[in-house]
Amino acid sequence: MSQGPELIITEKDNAARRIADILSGGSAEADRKNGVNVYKWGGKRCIGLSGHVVGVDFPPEYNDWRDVEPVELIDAPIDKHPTQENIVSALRLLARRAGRVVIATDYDREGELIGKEAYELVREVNEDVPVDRVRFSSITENEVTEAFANPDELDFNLAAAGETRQIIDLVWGAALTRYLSLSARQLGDDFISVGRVQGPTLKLIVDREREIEAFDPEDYWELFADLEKAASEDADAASFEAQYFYLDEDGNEAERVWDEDDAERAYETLESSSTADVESVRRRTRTDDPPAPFNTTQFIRAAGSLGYSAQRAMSIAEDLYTAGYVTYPRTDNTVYPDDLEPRDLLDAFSGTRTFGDDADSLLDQEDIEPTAGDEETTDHPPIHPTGELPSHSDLSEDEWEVYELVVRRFFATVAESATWEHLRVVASVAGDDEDLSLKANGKRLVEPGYHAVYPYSNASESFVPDVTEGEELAVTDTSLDAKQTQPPRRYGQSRLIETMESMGIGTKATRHDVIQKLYDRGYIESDPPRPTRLARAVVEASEEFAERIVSEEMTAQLEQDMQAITRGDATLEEVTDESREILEEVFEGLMESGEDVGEHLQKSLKADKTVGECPECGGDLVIRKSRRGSYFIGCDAYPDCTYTLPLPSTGKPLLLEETCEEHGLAHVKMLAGRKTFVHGCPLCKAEEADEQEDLVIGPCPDCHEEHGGELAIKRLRSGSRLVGCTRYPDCEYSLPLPRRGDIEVTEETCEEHDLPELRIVYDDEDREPWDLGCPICNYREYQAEQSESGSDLESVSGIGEKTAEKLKDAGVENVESLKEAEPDAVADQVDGVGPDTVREWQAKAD
DNA sequence: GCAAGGTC
Repeated sequence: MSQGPELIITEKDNAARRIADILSGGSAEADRKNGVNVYKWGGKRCIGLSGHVVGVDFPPEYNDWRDVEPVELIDAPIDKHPTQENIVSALRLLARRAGRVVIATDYDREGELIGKEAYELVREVNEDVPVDRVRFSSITENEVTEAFANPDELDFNLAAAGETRQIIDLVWGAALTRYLSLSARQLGDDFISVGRVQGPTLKLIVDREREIEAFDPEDYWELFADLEKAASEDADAASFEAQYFYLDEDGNEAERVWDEDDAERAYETLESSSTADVESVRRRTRTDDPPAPFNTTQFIRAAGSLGYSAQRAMSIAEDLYTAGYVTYPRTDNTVYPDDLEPRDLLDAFSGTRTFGDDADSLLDQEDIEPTAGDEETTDHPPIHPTGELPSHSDLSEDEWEVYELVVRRFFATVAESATWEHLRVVASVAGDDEDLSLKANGKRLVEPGYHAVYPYSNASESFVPDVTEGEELAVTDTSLDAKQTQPPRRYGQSRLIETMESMGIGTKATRHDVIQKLYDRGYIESDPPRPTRLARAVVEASEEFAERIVSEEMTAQLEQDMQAITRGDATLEEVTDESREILEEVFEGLMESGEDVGEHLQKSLKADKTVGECPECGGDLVIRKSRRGSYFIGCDAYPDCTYTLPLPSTGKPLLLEETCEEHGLAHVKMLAGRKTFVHGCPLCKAEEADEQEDLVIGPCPDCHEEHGGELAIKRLRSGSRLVGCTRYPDCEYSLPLPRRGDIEVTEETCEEHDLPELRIVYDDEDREPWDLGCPICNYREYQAEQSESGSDLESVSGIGEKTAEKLKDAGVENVESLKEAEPDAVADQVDGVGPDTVREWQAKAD
């Protein structure tokens, strides 16, 4: 037996650091090996992986999509190879000398598989070192020491269950994705994908859209009356709104009147009445329990109601976690671990500016019993603050807002229930044949309980005065509202994630990514997401030939099979063989269908980008992308027809259902995050620009002296407006102007530039005009602001927060330096970015 | 270049 150091392997660096800290009593020191952190103390080493450091894939000879028939992938061999070379070689180096290995990956199925992957890497270089497995569900002193005192063995069955999932997902996903892409001749970046999780998620969205389209609205009416309680010695007059109701055939209360004549008859009675008698008053006290601790899904939902997309919420949570302010953000658990001491954690907030008062009031409670949700898992604790507090200046505004949400959610889970007093009043109005009933429901928060520390949940009250049975109220106003039943609402991102969770598809760590993937593939657009024609075609084709790939049943079945493998009642081979046979049958059906699937997909792809009829040749006008990466509208008959229309330079075009009455072309919306706007009919925009004469306002600072150039307010055919030189294109001097509002030239002049000051006036009368001033001075101020706020990289469409960070790391600080950068050099330094992408950004930035 | 699952 070798006497080398003990090697502890965790799933991530963060866990490695904290476990080393606990086991060493704080004496562990970090050392870098191969660019990977290794924590060292006594005879021990601890290294963190980065999730899976090996991946499954087909051998390289299957890489060419055209050379390999998709059906061949079903029985193709599958290799496992390192995907994180530096971590793998650091691990090998340490494992060679180790005298004992302890696998301390996360306590869930995927953690067991990651542990087994580490085990296999260890075995490659060290045949007989003993390998143990420890399991703990939160990294606390108690749990970790306990786990290391009682080591267990790796569960190879559980790991095999995970591998089974990897194989089935790869085979089905790759074979069907390639088949659909090839049949639709979509082989570039715009391939057509399907998979066990994205399939059912997309079908969810498409099915909802189908319901909305099939929806037949129905008319109904509702009646309301304002009732007033007369003033008395102790109180002023008080009025409140009551709604008409009746008992339907089943004896249930109903408010909607489905027949117009009935509604009008009832309204006549109501309108002609000046008083109503209180028939009954009912008071009830209701307790409103505080919410359960945050798991990932509920966190995303709460952040969603603050306006954060699922993707953004997770990215912020990730940052807060890495900085040490909140616990691990990917968890299913809604039950705090036993060793979480609410008082200790509250103490950490006591005395702080933002949270001190609330923490103290919670600490004043006699006993503190945190709430618990339905899910108790072994993966990680629910998301809560760690007790290490950031100061305001450590965080961006968004980060602070999300941090405060997590803190306050923790506060809410240890706070008391709220108490509401409900007051229900029924009054009647006398009619000729029959009396009408009116009801009002009042709600008063008597004990705010957790609402005092958690302002995110609805605590609004509705007022109904204290009335008594038999009291007479005045009818001061009445209304008859004609309404229509509404179609079901589209799924928002957080509803989608909640629904995926309830269907059992995806995981806490992937559901938000899946939604992002659907956007990236061109399957959904806008927010809440709407499916494209392509998405419908993909779902339709799948429903017909590969129903499993769009059904949640595939996951349910896989889950059962994995449980059988875990129990030892089935094997990886049995389950994957059976799955491959089913996929063979799917392919038989697809082959028989001939070209139909491909044609349908191609038609839908084209429909997604067809704007309307070409005014010159009658062909189809479609959205195209120029070589420089900008979008424009061109004729499908190109090169026979060269008709084009420009589009704005910011954002990605989305065609709306609405069409232009004059030209019959679809209206265009430009999607650009917060800068999204409706462009409208592209032909109208072009014509408006053609009709409007340039308005000269003064000398061009670049070329007036030499060539007599002058500045003019111009409208471009793409819809944008600018102040530019009349000698364009010989002189390219230009200043941007806002897209919206009428531009007024005022009497005031800027002496420095000899230009009039401009004012922007809006159609919306409530909106104050904007005194933009001299266009040159204004642009200078704008640029100064941009450079002060740090980076403006994210203003280029296609560059998100993460990419901007990576660019800055590569020395590209702002748009100016991006424009001057060498595309190949940037591409070399930034992961996942090619030179063409850089050129595309440069073109857009211009 | 395909999936889904880890993690950054």
